Amino acid sequence: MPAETSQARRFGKTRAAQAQALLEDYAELIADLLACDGEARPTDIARRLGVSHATAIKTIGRLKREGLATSLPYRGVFLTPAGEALANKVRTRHRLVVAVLIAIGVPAEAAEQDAEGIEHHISPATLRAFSAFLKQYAGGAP
Amino acid sequence: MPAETSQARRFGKTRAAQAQALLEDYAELIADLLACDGEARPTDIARRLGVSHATAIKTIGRLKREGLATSLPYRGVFLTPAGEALANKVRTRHRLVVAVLIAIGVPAEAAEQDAEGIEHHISPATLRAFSAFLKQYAGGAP
DNA sequence: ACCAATATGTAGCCTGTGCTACAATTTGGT
DNA sequence: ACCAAATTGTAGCACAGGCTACATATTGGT
Ligand SMILES: [Mn+2]
Ligand SMILES: [Mn+2]
Ligand SMILES: [Mn+2]
Ligand SMILES: [Mn+2]
Repeated sequence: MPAETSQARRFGKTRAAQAQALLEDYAELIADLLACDGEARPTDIARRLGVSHATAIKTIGRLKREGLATSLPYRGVFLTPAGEALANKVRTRHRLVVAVLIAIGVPAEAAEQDAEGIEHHISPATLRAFSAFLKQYAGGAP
Repeated sequence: MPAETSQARRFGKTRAAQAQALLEDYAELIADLLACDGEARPTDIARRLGVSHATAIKTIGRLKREGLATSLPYRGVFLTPAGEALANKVRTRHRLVVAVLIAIGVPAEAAEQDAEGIEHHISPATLRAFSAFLKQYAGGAP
């Protein structure tokens, strides 16, 4: 009942965002693989993420538990509608973050690298501001 | 021996950054408490972070293992020179991230919130770009 | 058709980061 | 000086997300 300090509230939200991060990256990656290759195999997911296939399979299990993905034994992974919606949101946001970083003057490779972590900590308000900033920037120097 | 894909390298670096994040937040917070209150007690650290005191004490143990902090039984926590250096780096970076977000048009409260997560994924190249962007921005609209 | 290579899945381990419950110590008010 | 409250510390649990080792299934080349 004593007011949670605003700092504690912020840290709590940051922890919550972090807990979502891995699911977001998996959803985005699975959607990419499905679009590019027509299938998303655990081994490919693992190689792209730089983790062992056992780790990937375990996390795919979490995606399934949370209703984001489906798969049958020895078949590839697919996204549920919720998973696809998440992937779309995440892909859009990822690209916007990269674009804003580059617009600010961050070198492309650093922008790609840092966006991979930053993207998970962008609130809706920040997303709107990024979008508006990009439009203004593109309009100001065409 | 086969080239690690660039995507895998990025994800790996993001994981490494995440593993550092908690230490950075603790160092920053302990330095703040020491500066403000003259002491950094586990209970205060816990309350500011919004976690139980047991959790805070365990993480303080990790800071000590990694040479960032010291403490004696039933006394407050102090930073080693390495811990102070980290705290300074993190505080500067945190403020810069907030300033850049606000300059871009992010509302202040969202900027404070999102910076808490974003700050841990800012590479040196991005830090330089942020700094340059802020100078240009401040210079362009004084 | 078969066998080897590949892919998938399982088991079990570790660490980090949360928690609650309980124990021990210190502190402060009377 | 003493007792109660606050603080600190410990024990033990859960879960996420890494790993290796091993088991099982599928695939493809001969
Ligand atoms: Mn990411
Ligand atoms: Mn991404
Ligand atoms: Mn932070
Ligand atoms: Mn911070």
